[in-house]
Amino acid sequence: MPTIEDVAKEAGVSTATVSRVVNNSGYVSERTKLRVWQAIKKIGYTPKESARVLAKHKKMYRIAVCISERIRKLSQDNIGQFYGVVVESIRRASGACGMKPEIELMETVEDEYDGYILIGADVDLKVLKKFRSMRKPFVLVDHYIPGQVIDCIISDGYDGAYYAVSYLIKKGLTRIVHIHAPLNAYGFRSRYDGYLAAMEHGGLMPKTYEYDDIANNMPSVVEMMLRTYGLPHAIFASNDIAAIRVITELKKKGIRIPEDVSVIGFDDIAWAETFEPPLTTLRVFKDEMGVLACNRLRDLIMGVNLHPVRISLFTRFVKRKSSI
Amino acid sequence: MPTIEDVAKEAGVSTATVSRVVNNSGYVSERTKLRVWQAIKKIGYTPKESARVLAKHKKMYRIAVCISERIRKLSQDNIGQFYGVVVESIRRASGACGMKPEIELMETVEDEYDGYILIGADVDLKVLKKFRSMRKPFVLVDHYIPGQVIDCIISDGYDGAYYAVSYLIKKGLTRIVHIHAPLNAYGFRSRYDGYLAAMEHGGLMPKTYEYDDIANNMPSVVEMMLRTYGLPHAIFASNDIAAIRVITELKKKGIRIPEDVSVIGFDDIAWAETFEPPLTTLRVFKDEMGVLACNRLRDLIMGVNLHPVRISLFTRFVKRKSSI
DNA sequence: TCGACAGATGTAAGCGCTTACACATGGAGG
DNA sequence: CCTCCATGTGTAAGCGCTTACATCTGTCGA
Repeated sequence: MPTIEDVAKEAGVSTATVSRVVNNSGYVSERTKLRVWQAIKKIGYTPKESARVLAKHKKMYRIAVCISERIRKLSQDNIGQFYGVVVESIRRASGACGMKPEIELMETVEDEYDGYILIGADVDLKVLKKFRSMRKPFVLVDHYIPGQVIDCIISDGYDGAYYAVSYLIKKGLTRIVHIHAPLNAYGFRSRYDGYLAAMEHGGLMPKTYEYDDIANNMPSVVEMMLRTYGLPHAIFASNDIAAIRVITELKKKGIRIPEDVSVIGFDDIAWAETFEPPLTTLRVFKDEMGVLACNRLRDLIMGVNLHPVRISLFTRFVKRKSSI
Repeated sequence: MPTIEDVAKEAGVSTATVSRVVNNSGYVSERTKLRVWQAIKKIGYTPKESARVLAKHKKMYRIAVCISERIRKLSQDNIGQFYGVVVESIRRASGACGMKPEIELMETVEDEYDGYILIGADVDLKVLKKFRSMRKPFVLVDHYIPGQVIDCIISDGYDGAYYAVSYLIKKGLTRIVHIHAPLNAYGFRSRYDGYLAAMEHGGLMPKTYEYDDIANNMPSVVEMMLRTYGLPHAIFASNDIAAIRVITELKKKGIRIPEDVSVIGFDDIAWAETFEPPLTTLRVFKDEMGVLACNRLRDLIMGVNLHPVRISLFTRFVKRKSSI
């Protein structure tokens, strides 16, 4: 593993000069540059990133962690359990990446940071345009806009949903309903698609109900389901909060979980385990999302301009008492 | 940004002791451990990864880059253009990750490396089982097995295919055929799905033809298409080699590209640009695949056990002369 | 009573790179 | 002919962390 010193020796110059050549900084004559590049090629030298970061670290990159006003508000409520964890994991991971995070609002954040992490589903084309025009690296967390070429970290809802629903089917259940949030958010859309695929694969009739206001809408959604579909064998909710609300409604009516109806959530928020009955759900690795976002942003900020990738975290099925 | 020294001062010990506590190595009394942890918490210290790596780097991790016998053979031929580039990029990127790569055959490689990169579609459940039982980190490159929770780097065929076909449709073409390789490889499957989705979205009838032997099969496939479907407006081939072979067949029959038929490939192999006519295609960032694979494997080898992710590289549409 | 030795801690030498600063060199301007 | 300054290059001091080695203490068996 050749070091800068080997290059220096090979080219007959000092390490400082090699460093200048590699970073294209300071004064170096063309002749020397050429010699150094030849030496580099000859012995196959690659600068070691860690040493570089360590030495260079005058500057700590400032990054903005942006959420929307809407989510900021929701954060006061339960949804915060999700985003709070993500933000916290970003805070922890960012240090190791040489970045200092500051929380900002997506709508008002200014072009003064070295990079941006955008969290959640409120990133639409308009917001995207704003960030693109800044010409600074950014990554989306927990959201993805189909057809758009952007770096993003998501938790794959499709696979998880497919797995969970297949699990229910394997247990012999056939009347499986999906209660879900509006599908404009990719996360929910992919869970929805996974549900559909599993039902189709099992030769079962899908049935879905959408709610728009998770806090107030659930009683009427459950009511509607009971009226138009009757009691299902199982309900797959598009997130834990919804699952919890559904169970609460069902219990009010004297329906037993899981004896009468199995309920499965999604996310595995902290509450899922302590809720009664403990919720069967799909664990989303929220803290790893933060880590991945930071790593990717670091690569983007420091690296030569990389082509965007979509990073999908797999989920894990967590069997608890709210389902068969 | 607190350093290990700050912690040492705060706890009234040496930096060595702090390091021992953090890494849980060597002898440290319980009393001291406690004091150090308190100090760490108090001043909010996070070890700096780069310094850590730099200092720790006695050992260079040995990794195996595995391809199958089949692909090894094909590599002599044109396919090699693809895998060759990937392997080369791994070779280049691995150094910076502190890893030394060795090429091996997937079927015969032994359990003596610190990590594995498996390249290509010949990774099936049997191969997977072998590598899982080794309990060493590994990542798949250019392949993904639906339903399996494995770290993998893929190039998203769906988006690219969707974009390309939509492009043709937008140009007013309606009779668009997809000629593709067997669909057991996820890469080809996703391109196929993207084609289907775009056709459906455009309200067009899809028509697909499968070949099984790219080297010899193409004349008969083209023959078959002409007989059963007639001359299409455009052909979307599932990779560049196939596109080139198709064009060659078509030319033999006096059909002009792109005047009579537009042809689009996938991969953007080196040949695509020099071929006559230069091939419109979707660029797969082969070299970035290697970089991503190395980075991820490094994280896996060094990090605390991380949950698997699927990393999909976006493709880029490259307009050349073989299509409208 | 005296090593011997395990346990606990400190000292300091790097890891590979950047960069402030010092030091040359060689015109241009006076 | 001397000064000044722009240009080119080297020297060496870190960046934050790990770890071999040195040091010191206390315990235990002979």
